[in-house]
Amino acid sequence: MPGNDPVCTAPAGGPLPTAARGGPVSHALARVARMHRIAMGRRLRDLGLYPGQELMMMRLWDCGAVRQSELIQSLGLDPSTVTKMLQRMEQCGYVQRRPDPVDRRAVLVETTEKGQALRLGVEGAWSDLETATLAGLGEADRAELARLLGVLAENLAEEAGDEGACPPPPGAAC
Amino acid sequence: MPGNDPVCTAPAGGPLPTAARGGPVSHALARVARMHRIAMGRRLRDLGLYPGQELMMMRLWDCGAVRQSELIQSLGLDPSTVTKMLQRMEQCGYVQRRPDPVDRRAVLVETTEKGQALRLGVEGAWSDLETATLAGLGEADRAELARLLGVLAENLAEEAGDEGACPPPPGAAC
DNA sequence: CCCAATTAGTTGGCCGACCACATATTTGAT
DNA sequence: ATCAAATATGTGGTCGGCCAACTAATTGGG
Repeated sequence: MPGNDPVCTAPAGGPLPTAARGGPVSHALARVARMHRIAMGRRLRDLGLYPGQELMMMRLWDCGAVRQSELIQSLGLDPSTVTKMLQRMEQCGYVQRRPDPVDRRAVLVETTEKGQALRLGVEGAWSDLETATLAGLGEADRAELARLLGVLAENLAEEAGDEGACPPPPGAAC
Repeated sequence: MPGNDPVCTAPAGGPLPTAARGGPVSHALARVARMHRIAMGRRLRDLGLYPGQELMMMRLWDCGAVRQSELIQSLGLDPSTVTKMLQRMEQCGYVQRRPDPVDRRAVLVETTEKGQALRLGVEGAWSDLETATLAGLGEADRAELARLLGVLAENLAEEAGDEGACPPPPGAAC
């Protein structure tokens, strides 16, 4: 019966708990993603944003005034997450919300000037992190990595009710 | 005033906000990681765990009684995160905490029987998700992906105070 | 021997993110 | 026209995760 050797099963103090035996790639993926998020968080903090908010801003920069439901769908987030995030961002003066005149349920969201002012900083941070992340990889490796991540995304999308990307909505307002 | 083209700036309904132009790989990485975490979350919920707790349990399964500071370092988490997570897990009966007799500051943590009972389920979920994630990839592709993720991990590690993996502590209790 | 510096853990606060549930509005089928 | 279903949003609660500030115990000089 496997399970507990008195001598540690892991090779030698490596970062591989039992987990790694059943899913080394999953483990590495989670680790890398976490470090990536932290690194992005550092850059964003200097700009006055919290991780996650930069994606929201990018969507708003691209689309102008958008319905909240549009944001929910395009970011693939929970409605309540978006509501609360926007409430905070509004209080910080980055976005502005007003009722949609043609659908009294909906709320239209757009950036303020203060929000627009973040754009260069965020795009810089984003590409800066990309550079740092991919250091030492040639074009071929980068393309391969992108391809492989694409495969994982497809696999995981069909696994759980996806959203957040694939469906190119025909008459999208954006 | 820039910001709102009537025609969307993005190619064609694709999931690429402005972000993707400055960091396509970063974007894909974040997306994949998020879906992966959600997929893992689903599996864990059926077992009675929340995402993140499974890593804690794996460490405890591997190491027996451990100091809390050991967990903090090996998981690369904030001390307060670990404290609160362990408090909840203790209340759920998965782990047990007691003061370290040789260092009255420290706390020793170990799994309970109820915690041990989760092991098979967690390992199954973990490898099940690994399989689903890597569907359609051959051995070569998987190895390549692991290699590339390893490079990213190194890049991101030196970028921000790392922890969580690399240093093989000589006299590790584990 | 004693007091400063380090280390271990805790608490409170905040944010992203989820779920379950509640509310208003719009749409659709009868 | 009416009333049920679908849609759009908000509330409350819980968790993982971070930071900042705090307490308690151990270690190291002087």
